[in-house]
Order: sequence, then structure tokens, then C-alpha cells
Amino acid sequence: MTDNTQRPQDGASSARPEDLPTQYAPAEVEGQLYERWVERGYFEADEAGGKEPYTIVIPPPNVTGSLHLGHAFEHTLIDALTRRKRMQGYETLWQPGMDHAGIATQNVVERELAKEGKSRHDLGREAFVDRVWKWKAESGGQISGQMKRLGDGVAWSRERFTMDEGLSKAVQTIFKRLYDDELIYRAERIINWCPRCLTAISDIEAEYQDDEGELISIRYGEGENAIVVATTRAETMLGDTAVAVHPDDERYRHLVGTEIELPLTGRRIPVVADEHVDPGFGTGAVKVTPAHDPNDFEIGRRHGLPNLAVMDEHAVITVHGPFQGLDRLEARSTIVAALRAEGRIVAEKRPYTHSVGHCSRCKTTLEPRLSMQWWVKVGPLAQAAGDAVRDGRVKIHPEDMSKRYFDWVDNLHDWCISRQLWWGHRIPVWYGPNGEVVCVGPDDEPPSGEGWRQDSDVLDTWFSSGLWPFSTLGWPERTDSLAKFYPNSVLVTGYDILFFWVARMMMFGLYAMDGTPPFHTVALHGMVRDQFGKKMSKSFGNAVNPLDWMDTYGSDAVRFTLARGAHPGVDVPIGEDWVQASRNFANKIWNATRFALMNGATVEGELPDAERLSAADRWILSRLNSVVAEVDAYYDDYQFAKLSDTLFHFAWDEVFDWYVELSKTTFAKGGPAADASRRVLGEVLDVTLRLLHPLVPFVTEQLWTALTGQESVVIADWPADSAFRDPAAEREIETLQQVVTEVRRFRADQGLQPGQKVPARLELGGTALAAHEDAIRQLLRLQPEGEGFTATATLPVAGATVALDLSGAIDVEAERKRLAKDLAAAEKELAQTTAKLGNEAFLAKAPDQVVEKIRARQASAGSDIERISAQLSALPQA
RNA sequence: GGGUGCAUAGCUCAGCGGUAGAGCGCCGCCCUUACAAGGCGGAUGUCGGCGGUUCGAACCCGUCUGCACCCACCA
Repeated sequence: MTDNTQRPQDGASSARPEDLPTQYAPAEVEGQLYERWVERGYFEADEAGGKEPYTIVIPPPNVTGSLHLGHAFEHTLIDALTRRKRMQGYETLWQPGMDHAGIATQNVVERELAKEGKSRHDLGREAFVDRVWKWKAESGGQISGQMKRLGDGVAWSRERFTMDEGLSKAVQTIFKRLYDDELIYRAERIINWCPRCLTAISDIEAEYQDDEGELISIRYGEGENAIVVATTRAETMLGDTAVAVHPDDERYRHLVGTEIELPLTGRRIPVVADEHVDPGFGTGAVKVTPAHDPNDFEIGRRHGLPNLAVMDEHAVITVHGPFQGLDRLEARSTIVAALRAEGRIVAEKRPYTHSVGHCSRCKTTLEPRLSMQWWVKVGPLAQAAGDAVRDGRVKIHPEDMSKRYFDWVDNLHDWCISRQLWWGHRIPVWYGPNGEVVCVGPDDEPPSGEGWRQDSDVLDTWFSSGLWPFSTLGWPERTDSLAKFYPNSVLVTGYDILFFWVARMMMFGLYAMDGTPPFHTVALHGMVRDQFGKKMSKSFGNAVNPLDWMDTYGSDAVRFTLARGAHPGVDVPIGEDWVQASRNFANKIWNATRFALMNGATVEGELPDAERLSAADRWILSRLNSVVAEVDAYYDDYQFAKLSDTLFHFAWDEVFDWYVELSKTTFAKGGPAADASRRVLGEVLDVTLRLLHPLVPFVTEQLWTALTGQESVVIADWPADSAFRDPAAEREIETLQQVVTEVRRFRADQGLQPGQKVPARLELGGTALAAHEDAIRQLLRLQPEGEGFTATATLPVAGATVALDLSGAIDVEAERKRLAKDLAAAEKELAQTTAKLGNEAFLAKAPDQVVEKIRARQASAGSDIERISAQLSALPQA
């Protein structure tokens, strides 16, 4: 090892390898390593640099609290991608930041206030917003801390917040531009109103679920003119301004155009004919409440009906009379009772399940409400957003998710962007004393003079996050960062916000950046679930704070577990057992490297030429190169689960197990072969640690710096596939593995203890195994033959023969059982392959390769049967 | 009402046309001088049901059943 003054101050490098603890203790070193990375500026991105850019923006976490396992999952994937690209020599930017999360954060802070017995109105707008900023400072700090613990390699100096000055400017700029382009307008429509949050919300913030309701039939009008209507929301009848029937419905044709009496109100309302009515449903007659139902609103518009609002923002009845002041549920039962008293209920109410909208933030039943709001006209924007994916400029991964995307952008209603909240970007519009409306951009002065006031609403939180890929880079200024890092390379996010966020970024990105989409690829991941596949939620009690697991098992273990479950677009169940398994893997890496260091593995000097290497050396190098190629391919396809699994098995099974075990024999013998092998072991570990680094950055950093004496694996080169392959060596070692495994099985069946030495004679002549006798003896604990050797068991495997002297202690029955089982398997194999090869259709149609494979299997089954039969008959009689 | 996805070992899931796999769990033997957070060996599945295509199906097609999720303005 070379001297290295920058070496981390941890156990891995300050002690001699043999003094290292035998267990990896992540908690002691992860924090220090992270600090060092940040101090050295590894994660910062230089817009002036000449390297090719690679950009990913963080899906900005809401400042509502702390990160959950889902964030840890997403961050693991993004961090792995960016770390690899950084090692590949890209100018890498992982853009950090957070989202003010309008309604969500306001609700959280309001709940805090409620604990003090206060409402936001007690504080007033300004003081309340101050209070939210305070909350943001705390919560944001917590989130940053969690990200550091996770090892997120973000460019901290560039951290942004959706409400900071620059981003607010971006919001105002695009608002003004859209307004001037007539893509933003103000209109009175039926919106989803949350009577608890007291704000409008957009269509996708409404969560529909089946609620049990009661369908009640009410008779409107009298005698000949009576019409029975059915409703689940009797309270809205106070606002009815018509009854609608289908134009072709014979039953009601005579009534169309007449007026009938609306019970309880003394009002008379017209009967109108409208195509929307389904004559087959219920009585075929619908009460029409334009001010409280989106369909009725449309009917009303078609027939010029008045919009009569009967509930206020709290969903409390406002019309004068006995029901005034009742909230909607009280009103419902009271009104039904009143109707019954008048004999208006014609059929008993019956249970009825129907889909009802709920507020996605507080679950309150939404009240459709007529209201003046700001809207984005999405038609042209959505068209462009759809086209960018359709024509391949943006790829959605996995691809079948793009279908969902199209379904949405192609059937989009206008987007209600105003919210009656206090926390958020205030709408940059002023109203004058004479009804003037002025939209003001960031560079304009707001109108002055008497009677001007700013719109009191704020914007939907997704309005600002839709600008994230470019607002974080300085837009609307034409900054160098924007030029360098836009468009982003990939967007990594959950499929659950494909509509909320991805589609909005697409629309705004294309619009603001002159038709350049915000990113080349959208890589969608699934949701983290518990070990039984259940959704994690705080109320259900199965939510996990990633910090807890990181404290216990280390960040690497949590990260590796998450990466290992990351099949594209698929939910990932995760339990503590999984994390333990990953922790064990980290520990294995630790100890394997410790072994290597103790045995003088080195990265110094050139790798010896292939001719000077043993078969084992050539085998592992050959495998290593294959794995580099595999891992690269998986990375490029966002197959994190597969690349993690590939690395897990390669590292553990092939390097740490077989290769390390084989190298023990070589090291014991010493000489040039041992020197060569030390260099190869160093090489293999060096490359393996670099391959693993993006997934498990901490343990690899410690070990790699100790092994190589270099500054940091963070800035090391990503391994190149050197194209060296040695199929012959691979076959040779596979054969060795076969022999060793077979004899081990025999030993185990014979009840021999693993450490027990057994005299043996090996006949390896003529096979490629001849050179491996020492290794085989070592791996199988076989002694030299010695005096009086008697072969009591002879095992022919893969062309070689291993004869063991069990001093007559052989368990004949166990051996007979074992062989009988093998024989049965071989016979079955022979029967199957023979049948197949006797099938002419198969021979005619199957590819040659397949036929060859079957022939080979048949042949080996045949020789196995011969061999096993011989062994069986050679067994002593019981 | 539409749409999508999933049903494979005890659990959670890979595999997606040519001998059924992983992790965890389970059984047995071992503290073998890197690692017991380890080593070695082992057991376990009519790949949801029924049809079809194919020389060959866990894999393709149809259908049924059961579960998820998304979308939708039927009172």
C-alpha cells in the first residue's frame, strides 16, 4: 500500500488488516465519510466544465415532515445512477431541493396550531405564513440530515426550494406568459371543494371511493304532473332549478316545458329535456342542481337555468328557512324527514353504493361547488406533452407505463390552479376599483393607487414543481447552468405521480423551453411496501423510518436491500429480514477484503499476462469482465434489481467463496504463482468494489481506499469491460467445482465432520484438473494416501476419480441411498431425452443447438447410469 | 362502467418458448487459521383452474376464478 495522507481516519486504514475488527461497524464511519465527500466537493457540478453533463433533479420532498422508506428507495436509485455516471467521467448534477407542498404543509401547521387551541385565522395571514416558514426550516433540516445519512450525492450548494426567490420568479414569469398567451384564464365553474381545507382542489386531488349512501325517491309536483326523482343528496334539492328527462322518454313528454312544484320551497321549476338523462336509470327523471353538481351545471348551462347556491364554503345551508345553518348531513336527514311529513317520499330509501370524491389531503367528502377560479387551458400544452413521448423524444420506462400517460394527457380537463390557501405562491394578479384585471410579471411593478388589491389565492403546489427541471437551474435567466444541465438526463420518480408531476413538467418544460422536453427518459419505480406487500402507512403502524434501520444495519444495508427489490415500475416489499441479509453482505465484503489485505493482495504494477496466470486467476478475471458487461447493460436499462443480484452472487459466490478459497492454496505454496495471484486478487477486489460502490458507497469507500491507497472511490474510474474472456478456464474451474461439490456431498452423506481429514487418492491424469490437486485436497480436507491406503469408496466425477479411505467405516446404506437417488434421476433424464430424440417432429423443427443440448444430456445421463450402477454393485454387501 | 397488472417453494418475489430459481425461513453437520452477520450439505413446487397453439408452454392465445391498482360527471 502506498502512503496516503488523505486516507480516511477510520478502522479500515489506520490499523493493520489483521487488526481490523471481524465485523463491519457502519455507524462509526458513515458520517465521517460523507462529510469528507462533501468537503472535497465531489458532488458539486461545474457548468463551465467540458465534461458531458448528466443531470437528475430530485423529486423534491414535501417539507411536511421527514423522509420515509419510499424516499430512501428513490434516493438509492438516483444516487446509484449518478455515482456511476460520475465515475464514468460525466459532469454529474444531482439537483437537490424541497417542495413547499402548499395544502399538505398548511394542513400540518394548522394541526400544530390546533394543539395550541388556535386556528390560522387567530394568527392572520402574515403571522401564519411566518409560522409555516419556521416549520419549513425545522423540517427541511431534518430532511437534509436524512439525505446525508443515506449517502445522497447531491450538489448541496445548489439546493433550492420551490418558494425561494428565484423559483418564485419563475412561477410569476410563466404565469404571466401563459396569461398573455391566453392559456390561463379565470372562470366560474363547478370545482371540487374541500369544506375542511376550505379550498378548491384539482380533479386529480380528488380521490374517489365507494361510499354507502341511500337512494331516496321524492315526488315533485302534484297529480297528473307529478314526477318522481331519486337522489342520494336530498339536501341539494333546495337548489334545484329544474327536473330533466330524456327527450325521447314517452312517459314525460307531456310535461316537458311545463313547470312543477318543488317541495318545501314553494318554488316552481321547469321540466327540461336533456340527452344526458338515462331513461333506463331509476325513474328516468333527474333533479337538476346546477350550483352543486358538475353534470347539473352542464345541463343548466344548456337550458339557461339559474345557478342557485344553497350551501356556503363550510357546506352549511344558507337559504333562508327552517334548514338554514344546518350542515349538509344534518340538512339531509332533516329535509328527508320534512319531505316524509309531507308525503313526498314515495319509496323507502334503499342502500346505494356510489363513488364519492374525497380530499386527497384530509379525506373529507368533497362538495362540488360553483366558484370563480383560475384555470390553465391544457389542450395545446397536453398535446405537446403527448407528442414528445409519442415521437420518442422522451422515453417512459418501463414502456407499458406510457399507455397510462397517454390516457391522461389525451383526455385532460382544464387544470384548476387557484387555491384558497395562505401557504404558496400568491397569484400575481391585481384587481382594480373598476373591475380591471392586471397580471403582473416579476419585472413589472404592481398597479398602485386606490382600490387595487392582489388576488388572495395561491397557486396549486404542482404549478411550481412543474417548473422544477429548469427553475432550479436559474430559469427564466439564461444561465450557464441552464444551458449545461437542461434538459435533464433522466427523471426518476414513482408511477403514482406520473400525472401530478411528470405530465406537468412535460407541459411546462416544452412550453417554457421552446419545445425542448425536460428530460430524455422517465424511469418509474414502484412503491415501497411492507414484507407482506401491504402499503406502508403511519396509521396502519407498518411505516418504517429509514433512520431506524440505518442506525441498526448501516445505510449500505438499507440501500442495497432497496436496490435489490427495484424491478422497474413494480412495488417493492421490504422487511427487516431483507435488510439483515444485506448487512450480512456488507460484512462479507468487509471480511473478504480483510482477508485480501492480510494476504498481501495488491493493485500495484501491471496485471501479469494471461500465460503467467493460473486457471483460477484467468477464470475469475474472465468472469469479472462478463459481470462488468452485464452490470453496464442493466444500468442502462434501469434494472436495479438485476444488477444488484448479479453483483451479489458474483461477489459472494464466485469471488469471496470459490476464488478466495482457491487462492488460499496458492498463497500457501508461495512463489511466482502466489505473487501473480495476489495481484489478481487485488485487481478483482478493486474492480468489484468499484462496481458495488454506487449501491453501497460507504463500505466500498473504506475498503477501496485501504486496498488501493487512493483518495476516494467516489472519483475512481468506472470499470471498463476489458474484453478478456477465457472460456477454457471457466470450464476448467466449473469442472473443479463439480468435483468438489460432489465429493462434499458424499462426505456429508457419510456423516463425516467438515474438518475431518480423510486419506485419499486422486486420479486426475488426463483431465484439466491435474494442476488443481492441491486445491482439491485443501477444499475437501483430503490427506495424502500414506501407508496402508485402502480405497473403500471410489467416486468418479467429471472424468476424474477420487478414492477415499474411510477405513471400512463407510456407511453403506447411506451411500446406497444416495446412489439410488442419483440413479433414479439419471434414468429419468435418459428416458426423457431419449423420448425427445425419438420424436421426428422435434428433430425436424427444433433448432440444432437445442437438439445438440438434448443429445449431450442424453449422453451424460447414459454415462451417469453406467457409473452409478458400477458404484452400486461395488458397494460391500450390507 | 372502462383500463392495466398480478396469481411460481412456508413468506416476499425473479424467470416469460427448450433440464423449475433467489433471498429469508426450514432440516442436518461444523466456531476449518477473512467472516457464526460464517462454512458445508439437504428438503420443499401437478409454475391459480379449464381449453387451445406448438415437436416442446410457468412462459404465447382464449376463457374462468381470486386479488391489486388506475381512470370515469349516471342521479
